[in-house]
Amino acid sequence: MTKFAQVVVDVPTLQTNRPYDYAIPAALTDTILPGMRVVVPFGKGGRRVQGFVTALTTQQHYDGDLKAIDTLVDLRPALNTELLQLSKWMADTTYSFWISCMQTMLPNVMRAKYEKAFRIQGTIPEQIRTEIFHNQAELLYSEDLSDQTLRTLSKLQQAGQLETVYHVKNRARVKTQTMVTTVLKNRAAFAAASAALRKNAAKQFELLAYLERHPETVPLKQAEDETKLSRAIFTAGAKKGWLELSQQEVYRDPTRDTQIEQTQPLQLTADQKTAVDAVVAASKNGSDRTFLLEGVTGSGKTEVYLQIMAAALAHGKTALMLVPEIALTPQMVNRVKGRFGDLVAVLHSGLSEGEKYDEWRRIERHEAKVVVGARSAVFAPLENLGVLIMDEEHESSYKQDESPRYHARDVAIWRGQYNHCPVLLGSATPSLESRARAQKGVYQLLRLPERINGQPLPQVTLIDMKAALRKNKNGNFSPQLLTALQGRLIKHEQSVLMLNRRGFSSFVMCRDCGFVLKCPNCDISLTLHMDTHSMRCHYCGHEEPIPQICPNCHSHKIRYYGTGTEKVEKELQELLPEARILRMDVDTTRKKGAHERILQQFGSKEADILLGTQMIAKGLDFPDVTLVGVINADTALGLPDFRASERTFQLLTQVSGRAGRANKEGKVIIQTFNPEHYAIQFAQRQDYEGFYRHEMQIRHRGNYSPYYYSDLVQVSHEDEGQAAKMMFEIANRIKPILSDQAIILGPTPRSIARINKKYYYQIVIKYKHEPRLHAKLEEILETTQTETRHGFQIVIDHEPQQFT
DNA sequence: AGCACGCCGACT
DNA sequence: GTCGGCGTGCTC
Repeated sequence: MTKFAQVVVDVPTLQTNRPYDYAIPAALTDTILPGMRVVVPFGKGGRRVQGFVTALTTQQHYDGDLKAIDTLVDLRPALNTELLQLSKWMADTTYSFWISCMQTMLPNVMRAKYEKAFRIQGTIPEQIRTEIFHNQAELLYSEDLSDQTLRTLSKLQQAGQLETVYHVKNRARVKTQTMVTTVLKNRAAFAAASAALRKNAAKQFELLAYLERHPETVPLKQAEDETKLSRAIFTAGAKKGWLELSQQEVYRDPTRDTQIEQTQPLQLTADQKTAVDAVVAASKNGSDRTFLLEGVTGSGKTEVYLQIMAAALAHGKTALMLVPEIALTPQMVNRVKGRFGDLVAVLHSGLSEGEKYDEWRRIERHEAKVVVGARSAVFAPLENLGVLIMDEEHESSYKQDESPRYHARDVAIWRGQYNHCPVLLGSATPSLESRARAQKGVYQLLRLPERINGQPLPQVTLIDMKAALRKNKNGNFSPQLLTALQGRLIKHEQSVLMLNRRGFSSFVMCRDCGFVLKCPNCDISLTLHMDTHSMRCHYCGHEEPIPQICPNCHSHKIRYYGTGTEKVEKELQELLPEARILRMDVDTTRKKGAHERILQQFGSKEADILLGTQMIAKGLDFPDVTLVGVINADTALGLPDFRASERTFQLLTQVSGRAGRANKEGKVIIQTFNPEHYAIQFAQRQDYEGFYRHEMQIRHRGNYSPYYYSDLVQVSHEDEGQAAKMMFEIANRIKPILSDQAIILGPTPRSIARINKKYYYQIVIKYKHEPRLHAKLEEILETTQTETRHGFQIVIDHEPQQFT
């Protein structure tokens, strides 16, 4: 006999970050289940909030009177057992609120909205009733009610003439469609119906004729279109009992109108087959192994994914595939839908809230067996998972950069263990963390070293921009790149140009020798701080003046580095007036669908050159691109981030892979100020393994990931001194519990020390094994609660993507 | 988060 | 003398 429910309420604070006991009204005892959303009274004054039932018990834990659950929001649990458990684990490992974790697992529309209102109880003065309440029974509370009005209302409330009521609004709406079903069953029935009509009822005769021809249930909209009859005629028909009008649920399907061609599995190469077999075997055996598929660009990773998923479906399981948001192009989606048709649900940011909700419900009702989506799709309510796949596993966007700061890779591995199914991480350029785990045997390494079409990897030429700039002071284009572009124009072949925008203007580089100012202690580039007119290291806090002369070659051309796409487009148009250029960056893709439209235009050869930022490096596949140019390879290298080399290598390798995908040979030209930098050298040779070995040595020397874990603790406050002081106090509390193997960096101010009038200070704890650290950090969060009331904000980020 | 309780300055 | 400021504690 379950009588009590434990409920986690929608109040994201540390003090309320635990289940509360509630009594279950008799009417709900049979239907209530863990994972359901409920509305409960919480706190004084009868305030209503939404909550999640986390457990049902026969005994109450709380020693006192319990309140009872108001209403059930769901008929079936919003979170199944797996997701409920996962949410708890996530809250613990990411230092975030349980309720926030549960909310992020669900479509946005399932998040409750709250309203507070004043309701008239007794008799109130006529003037107030008309002027304030506008003759309504309730007045919605809002910030813009005047102080005077509030005072009046408060007085009435105390006198018992008003009460405050709370509304918990569920925004999740199911879209419905009116359907027409013919009731009349046979010729005789139709004849009888016609006979009863007056001779001049022309429209109704038409309706009867239509119904006789169409006994099947059709949408009213369609019937109206086909008959050209008005809705009134159908309503009349329903009244006479000829037909029935009913409401049917419909899904908002974003790809409803696009025709997707069915595709067949492709013949696999020997390497692909080995990879497919390994993962499929694990899936069948219920093994939760993690595999790392390292496949060069164009090696057919996607086909491997598709066939593994097909095998999972064939065994009655479901499959989840994660793709970075920018790679989730219609091309990609259509490829999966082409193979699995209606069994596919897609979840990404381009969908409307309603569409996301519908896709989610299709999964939850087991109508979709394959899910493709970006980061948050890792929470898709698929049951009986047979495999989880994560494409481009190195992408930093898999880690959410706001609370809850989860990494989709960790979540995927957790779900693999829960479901006893394998996880497949795929990339041409795996993250060092994953590749190192494969080295140690934690993951199983699978490799696709060759391109599927047998084409060699494109030839990559490095252009030293220091030399080019000596000839042409301000140009962004070397003569070599320009000549190559002209060549493509003549041959009517397409080119892709990438402008690397990352790290725009935040570091200082010498235009003559490529020298970048580095921290003497940390081997990390110094960041320009315009507020203090200084160069600073974000790791150790080292500070020095902005250089006027290059310390390396004594040139005066040492300055901020960075260029915008618009400027480059203009320059290119002047250099190549006959070229048709398409620009793709945050500005031109802001509107919904703009991204797709630009790619579609380029695909249908409406332009010769596609000029864009990082977003063009991912997943686009245009057979006629024979030239890829990188205008500035270096910008990311200047970032104060130990992953700068890794990111640069990954980006260059990926963009290079865009050239020569079909049977035409591709060429890549990379312009750089640092042609001898190892990241660029290895990218030129497309040598991931070489890069991996070299970078691992550097990480080892610097005590960075994957040799060390890192936790970031950040404090912010309006007063810089207060923020710094608190950060030092916290650091001093952590130090005693750490072993001498751990390293604390900082406290240092953040690169943009002041954001929204707040100052940020942080420390980074690097460690291999500190069993007491997690509990200590939780304790710090708890004990600093009173401080958060005084304008402090404390953030803990396990394995941050950037330390900046 | 948001509400109530509780203790100190400017008003009827 | 009271109204109301916001600092503090609690919510099953």
